Amino acid sequence: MKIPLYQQIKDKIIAMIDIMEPNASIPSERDFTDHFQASRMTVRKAINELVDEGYLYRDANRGTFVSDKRLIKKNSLLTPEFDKHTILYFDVKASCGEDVSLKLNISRDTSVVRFIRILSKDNINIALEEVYIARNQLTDDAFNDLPKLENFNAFFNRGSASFTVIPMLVPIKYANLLGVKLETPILSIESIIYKNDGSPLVYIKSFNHPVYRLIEITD
Amino acid sequence: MKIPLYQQIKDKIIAMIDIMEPNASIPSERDFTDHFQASRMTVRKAINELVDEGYLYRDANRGTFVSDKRLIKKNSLLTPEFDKHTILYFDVKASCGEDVSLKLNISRDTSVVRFIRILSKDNINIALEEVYIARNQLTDDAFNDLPKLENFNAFFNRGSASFTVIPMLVPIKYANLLGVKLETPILSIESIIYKNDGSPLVYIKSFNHPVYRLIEITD
DNA sequence: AAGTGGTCTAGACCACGCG
DNA sequence: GCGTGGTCTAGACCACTTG
Repeated sequence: MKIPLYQQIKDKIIAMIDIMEPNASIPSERDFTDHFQASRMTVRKAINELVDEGYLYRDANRGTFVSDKRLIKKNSLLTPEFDKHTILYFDVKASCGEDVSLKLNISRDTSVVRFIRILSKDNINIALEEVYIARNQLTDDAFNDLPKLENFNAFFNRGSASFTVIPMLVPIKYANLLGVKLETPILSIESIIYKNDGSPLVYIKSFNHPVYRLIEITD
Repeated sequence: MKIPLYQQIKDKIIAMIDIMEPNASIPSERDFTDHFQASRMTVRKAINELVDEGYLYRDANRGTFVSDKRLIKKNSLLTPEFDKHTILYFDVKASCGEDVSLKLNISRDTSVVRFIRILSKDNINIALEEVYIARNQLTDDAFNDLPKLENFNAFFNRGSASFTVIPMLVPIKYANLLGVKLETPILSIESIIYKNDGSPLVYIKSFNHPVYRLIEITD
């Protein structure tokens, strides 16, 4: 398991700037070239990735600086913050509903794995997720590991995800689970994880606590 | 106005893949090296950016392929789609409310430019925006140009933006403007545009039509 | 064996900001 | 005039997939 040089440099720079003040300047690329005994292009690759991720920012002709921590990029749609998930249902259906058939681009008589789970944090239920995956997209091993899988972004490693945010009143059947009154406005999020070839792989419909499940994106 | 070689190559590749089928393979980096008379690192830079933007995907050791058009990355929070904006109010207040003071990290007695505008598309009002900027952050030229400015991402060119999505019932005062009934659940979006040094520059609070203003993100 | 993307080097020239 | 980041070159070796 060889770790590329630029990745090692990234890790060292992250550790270095972690104890620096925002807007402090970091050494120049040429200084790093000496310090890390690497070529300038390799140092640049490390720094460029940190700039893309929001850890650093550049001012052309002036230097490279430490970002305010608030500006580090995040996407809470992609990586919801929870510390426990509880599965309410897990089943394999011989057919699927029309919405699932459309979202996963499969026929109604395709076998589909479905489960419903609660995401919680600090013992507060923050979201309820309905997850659908066509059975034939899963190896037997993946199928067996599914209930243990916390984050479906594993599927997203070699693909993309799209999200649509929809305002609605809390569904009656989920009001109690989310601990909110009837008629409370909440966010529903429809997520589809696609493979690189464009075929949909996972369809997730979530219902989110209006206060404790904060949707925040920094870009 | 010199256009970098890698940017010219990007443009040519975009034009090339526009008429190709999804998942078709594009020429190898070494072929492009000959074709564009550029070094492999320059070709790679062009291709890497297109991969980051979702136009292409790579399979290590196999090749580079055209993405399904659905997978091209977008963020409708960053670039809302509208074709007209109408300003309802535009004023400069000698002081600001507590929420604005907190979001822009300024004292209550700082002079603030405020305006309220309607975004519409196809003659449908899709969102209402309240925009706040500290007066001292604007040059006189920028101040005068403000009403003409459609997209505040101009400010974001050298900075970052953060978004928080909040579910709520449509505010009574905006229900008519958005053309929705009272008690309709909608999305409110709080946006803050930061400068690179971490200081907040623009605060936008928007109220969005639940059907016509779709919040979609592909990542 | 041939071809691909992934990494890496050791240089180079440029435009621009700053003192 | 010096230092910075931005661009660019012409090579190199590697691990891996595929015919």
